[in-house]
Amino acid sequence: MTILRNDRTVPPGREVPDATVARLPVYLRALNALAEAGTPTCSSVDLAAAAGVNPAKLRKDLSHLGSYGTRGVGYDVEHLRHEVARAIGQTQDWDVVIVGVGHLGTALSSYQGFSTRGIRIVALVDADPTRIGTTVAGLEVEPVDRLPAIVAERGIRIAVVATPGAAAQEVADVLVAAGVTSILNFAPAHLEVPNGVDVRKVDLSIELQILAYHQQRRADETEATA
Amino acid sequence: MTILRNDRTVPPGREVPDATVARLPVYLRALNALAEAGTPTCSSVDLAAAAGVNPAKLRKDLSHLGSYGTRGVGYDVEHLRHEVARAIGQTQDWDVVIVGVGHLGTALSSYQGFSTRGIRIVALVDADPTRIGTTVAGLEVEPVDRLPAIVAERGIRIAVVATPGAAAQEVADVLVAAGVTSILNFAPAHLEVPNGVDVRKVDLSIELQILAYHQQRRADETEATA
DNA sequence: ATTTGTGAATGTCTTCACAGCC
DNA sequence: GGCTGTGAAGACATTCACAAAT
Repeated sequence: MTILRNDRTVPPGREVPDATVARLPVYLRALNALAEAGTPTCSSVDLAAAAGVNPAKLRKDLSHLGSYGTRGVGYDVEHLRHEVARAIGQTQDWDVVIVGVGHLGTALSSYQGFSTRGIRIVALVDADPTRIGTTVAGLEVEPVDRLPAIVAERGIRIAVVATPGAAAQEVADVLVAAGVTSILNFAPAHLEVPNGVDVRKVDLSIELQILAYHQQRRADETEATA
Repeated sequence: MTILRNDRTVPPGREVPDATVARLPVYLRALNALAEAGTPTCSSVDLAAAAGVNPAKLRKDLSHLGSYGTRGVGYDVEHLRHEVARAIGQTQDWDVVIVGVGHLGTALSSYQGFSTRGIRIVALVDADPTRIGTTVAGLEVEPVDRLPAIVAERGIRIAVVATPGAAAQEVADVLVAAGVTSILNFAPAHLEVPNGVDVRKVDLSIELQILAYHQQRRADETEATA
């Protein structure tokens, strides 16, 4: 009998690489689709195709979680789904506050995809007095000075910043002071946060600008060939 | 006298790495801020701080475009801004069509940040008959069967897909057939496209799920230490 | 004296290719 | 026979540290 740290098995290697973590939700989505279609089992090739990645990469990614496949057979969809869900913390729901209820914040509040992925939007906050008290996606918009109280009361650890760029740093400071340790930032600004706080940035303009870059290169090349 | 390929100087190394391309828009934004503040010159340390990256990384990134700094002095803000803008194709405006005018598509249509970054939303398309003919952000929503015509008429090369996941692949096929070669995909689905077509994916649920993963790890650790 | 531009070193991610197991 | 799990190789990205330039 081996010694256990706690009630669940300790994954072998520990420390899943960042690149892998970023893909696990994609695999989980593909597994959900397979499960709904009634597929009982799948190979790494099948699953990789559904997720849009190289099969070797998929296998290496999964190997960081443990050894859940059967050689010569493949993966049991239901079992793997359960293990991946556990690995990324989807066995519980995470309460999230959205700061900034402009067009983007409103869209995020109403986004259907969150609830089935363990994300629960539980509060909306804005600085604009004309928005406060209005109802968006079934939630009342609260004033920004209530933010520390909201975070504390509900034990919120994850926040979305969808304010204008100029307000983002100030909001982030308030969030961090209140106890938030994970921020998803849609504002076009770099957020400075203390160690131990996680920031992910989504920048809509930048995504299109990157596409424009490649588009331009294509245009330059065909021009040169012509 | 060296031989020139065409009227502008050919960048020395060619082929800017992907990771660099993804950061160039960030640098451009920081340079714009410096220019507006009236700063005439800046060092790599200054600019890196504004962009939130390591100075050595910034210098290596810029070195892929050319040699636009002065040793012992730094970079001329206005000049560097111009060069970075040219590198990422921001000297011209790119016409973009948005497919899917739900909450997210509407938010994107109204997004203020695009116009100043060379992105022009010129058409909106949806499959829902109740939305067709309505005006969103000053544009009339057109039916999805007009998509090929819209792309062809305006010579559109970049499209945004903001449909439900189930419709995304079909829309992508139509876009590619019509001549689009760059797609920004917000739908929660993997798009299969021919070689030569560029797809970038933004998945809002996944971003939050990645944060939740790290959040869970933090919780597990403090629990183990306690 | 100061700051760029860059070879070299390090770190990280991806892909190959096959041993090991069913 | 078929498929997983993984060591080893390769590709790519980041960071260091310093020579070259003003």
